[in-house]
Amino acid sequence: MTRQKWTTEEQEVWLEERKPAFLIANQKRCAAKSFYPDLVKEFRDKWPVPPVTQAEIDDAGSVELATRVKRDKYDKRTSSWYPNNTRTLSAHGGANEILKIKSQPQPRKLQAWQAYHALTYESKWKPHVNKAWTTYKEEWLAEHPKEKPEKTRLEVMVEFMKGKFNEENDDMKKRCEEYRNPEMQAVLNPAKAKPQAAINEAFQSAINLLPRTLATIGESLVKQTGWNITILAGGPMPDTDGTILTYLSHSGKTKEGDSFDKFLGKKDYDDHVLCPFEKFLHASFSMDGEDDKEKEMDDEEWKKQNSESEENENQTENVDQTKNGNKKSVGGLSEYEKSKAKNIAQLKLVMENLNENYPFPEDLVPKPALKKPAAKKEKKEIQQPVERRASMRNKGGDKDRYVM
DNA sequence: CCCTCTCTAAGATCGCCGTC
DNA sequence: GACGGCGATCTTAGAGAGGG
Repeated sequence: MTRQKWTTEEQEVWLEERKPAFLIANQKRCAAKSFYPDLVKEFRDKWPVPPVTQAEIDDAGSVELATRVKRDKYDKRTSSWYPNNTRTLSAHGGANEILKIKSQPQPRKLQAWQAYHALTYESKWKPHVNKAWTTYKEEWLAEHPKEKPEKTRLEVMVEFMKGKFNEENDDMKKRCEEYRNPEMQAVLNPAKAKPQAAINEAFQSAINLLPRTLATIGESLVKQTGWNITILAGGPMPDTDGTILTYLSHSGKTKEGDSFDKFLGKKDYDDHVLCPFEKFLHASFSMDGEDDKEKEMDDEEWKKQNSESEENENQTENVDQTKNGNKKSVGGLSEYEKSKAKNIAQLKLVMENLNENYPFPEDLVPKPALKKPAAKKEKKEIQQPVERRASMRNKGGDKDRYVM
């Protein structure tokens, strides 16, 4: 799974035995003086540097120089084995690693012959492939009456298509190369483009997974940052004729034990958080000239639907919002504001208002993003505050999660 | 000298289609 | 929805290079 090690097993054991000595020397910051010199010499005596090649001699200019260069290279490799094998932080756990959500795997780029297949199979080669397959089977049976054919239809087809692809002219090959680019596939081959229904189906099944996904994300972010997290999400449901639905997920509480919605109180919460967001959604998704489709979905209905979907998934013990009884559905507003610009302006106003009424605690007001290294200076600046912050972190792992 | 970033090879996976 | 063979493509994480 990883790149090949340069060491043999025996060498590794040998190096490993000397690790404690290295760690001690390294701690005293004298590995370069008191550890490496003897180490590389001993290693070299045990496993001599291979003789230089002609190419290396040519490169270096003389046999002596080449030998020396090669020896240094091997010595460096030996000594750097220690730093490379005693790190506590791997290259992937570095301080500047950002939080990320695992992205969906990229659909695989087609191979050239596969692109050719996509472009020509249905329209041109299918009957030929069938014929080739039949012929192959008949011939096989004539020679081996009782055995199963060695190749499957798939193999015969792939062989056939590869052959035809190789015989194609440059123009066709160029088209195939273009087709390999995923964005071009719908354009160059409308027959293969996904119908809207399939896209909607994919959307809907993703949306069905949203409540749990948001809860998991919120919980994970709380754990990783010590912050309180609120996620708003919403949009049309393909399943129910485009009804616009809103999901809210709150993680984290005030010192008094209030979650975000309790803290604001129902009225403020609705007026300042829910409604503006819903207006925003309507401005984003409602279509001009079309009647509103959104409906209120009541608590019971939502609970029912959601518990069904939850049963289908593998429950994990830590995400069971139903138990908390905090589920609510929030249907769309009944009056749809047609002017998008107006709504957005309103939303902005309300959000400013929100900020005024409920300002960030001073300590938590975000600092301007630290620019890239003016290295030394920056280090001094951030180190202490980060330590001090630790005491302010909300340590509880028992945060309730709400998905409404 | 310490830390971070890039490169790399191994291993996993996908995509091709018709049949059971 | 598993299967069949093939091999390019994607993912992973450690080795090694390189910056400060």
